[in-house]
Amino acid sequence: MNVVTRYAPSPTGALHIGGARTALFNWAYARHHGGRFLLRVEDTDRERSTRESEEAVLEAMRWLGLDWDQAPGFDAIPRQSERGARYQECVDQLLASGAAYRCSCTTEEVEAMRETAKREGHNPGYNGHCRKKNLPAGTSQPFCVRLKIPADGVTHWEDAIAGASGQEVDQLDDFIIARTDGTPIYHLAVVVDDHDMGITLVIRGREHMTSTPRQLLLYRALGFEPPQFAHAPLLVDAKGKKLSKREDAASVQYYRDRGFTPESLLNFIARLGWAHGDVEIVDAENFVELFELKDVGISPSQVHEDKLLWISQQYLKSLPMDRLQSHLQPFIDAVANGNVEFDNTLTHLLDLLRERSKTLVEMAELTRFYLHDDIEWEPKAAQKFLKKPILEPLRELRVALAKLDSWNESTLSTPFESITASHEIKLGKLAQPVRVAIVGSSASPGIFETLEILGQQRTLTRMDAAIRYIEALD
RNA sequence: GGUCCCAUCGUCUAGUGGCCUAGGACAUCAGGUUCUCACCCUGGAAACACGGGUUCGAUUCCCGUUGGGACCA
Repeated sequence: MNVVTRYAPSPTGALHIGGARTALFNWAYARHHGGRFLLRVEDTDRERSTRESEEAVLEAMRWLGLDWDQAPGFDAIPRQSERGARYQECVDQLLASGAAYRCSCTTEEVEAMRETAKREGHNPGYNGHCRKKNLPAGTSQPFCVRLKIPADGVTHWEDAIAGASGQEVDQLDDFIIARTDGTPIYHLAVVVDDHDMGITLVIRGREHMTSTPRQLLLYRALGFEPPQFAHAPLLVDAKGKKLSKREDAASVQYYRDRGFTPESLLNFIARLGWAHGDVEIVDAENFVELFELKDVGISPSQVHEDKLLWISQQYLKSLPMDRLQSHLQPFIDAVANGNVEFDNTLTHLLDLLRERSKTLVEMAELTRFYLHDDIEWEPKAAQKFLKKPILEPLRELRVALAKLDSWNESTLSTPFESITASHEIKLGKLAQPVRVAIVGSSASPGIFETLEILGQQRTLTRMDAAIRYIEALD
């Protein structure tokens, strides 16, 4: 059987990492098995669904590299809001076959039933009041449509992640499949869609597990063959609660803006609930190859950023330069206040910055001394290193550096060596003040490399400023 | 309230009825390297929630307790 999986977001906000992981698992499974990965937009909530959100979700998917296939028989990504007629057709079919019935009970009446059941110690739910009334199609009373829960309904399934699962049929009540206004309920839409799209495996979040029995009943009532189900453990926050869409801090967009590369975010979420021996670094291609449902765990995972930062650095260190540059572009442009071209010098700098940055934001920030001339010295660093005792060595160094005809790492080391020798100081004593003078900070790549990158003229200018500053100290 | 689910270091996890003195990674601590920062290297601390069973033997299987969660209302 050809594998077809899907991810079905509701466009009511950004794609958050729980959703991204669900998408990733479905995508990887399909790619692993040479099947298709489809997308469907669940925009039945007209109040909260927006085209902006839909585009944001798709954009996040593209950014992560999760490409989707065209659903056979559909000329675009299926949208539930455009499939009302098909759902109606299925509701009618269920009505006609006697698997469903019209119910005219009011909200108050249903609420009363629930209270009674509770008081009597039964499961609260609809008591089947209208089941035998056979309300006709043309009835003048407002009605909703309910599914008849069969006494022998099968609600058990073998979950590919959670194992044997199910619920006793007598725990279920005749639930609504179409509202009074005729709109279908979520479960009905999902079942019809997954069937029409030919889905063979549904990997979704554990929060959907309790609704699976109902959906199974719907499959049977409609005469559809159900897909395989796999419920992935929840992603939870630091408090152990399900990651909510409302939390901006959990969105893919948020991580992107923080300067994480798509490669690292993907690696991070892949390892949430999934493990393959000791594998920690796994790129998309690798993941596709390794991903199997049996390696997905069953207990919830907390999202902890520390590891993401480490993963991020691993990718920053190993990404091909052109990829790194294209990821970095918006961040470095922001630092430069304009469009930055990556020349050889800047590229060299970037290489030195790879292992000193955990995010693209950090990396971009570390290029500031090169991109701008009006750098500021960190007050603490200036206070600590730009002091009187170093004034003379700095002056001598400035003179020596000005005389250099050739400006590179190796030629630069000579003046440093002779001056530290004549003053009997260690290299660090001289390098740190110079570093502060030219970078503004007490941390940077190697001093000679940094000087080479900055260039002779800019170095001398900055040194002059530092020397004047020290001279002006009381 | 009802139904269902989960439980290994702080976090992500490996693992199995005896190979476990429970492995890896992140974070953390201590050293090393070093012109700073970082990278890197070495080492340390750190967990099978609890109580009963089953068994020659349980972290691994069963039951219960506790804790946490999801869904429905």
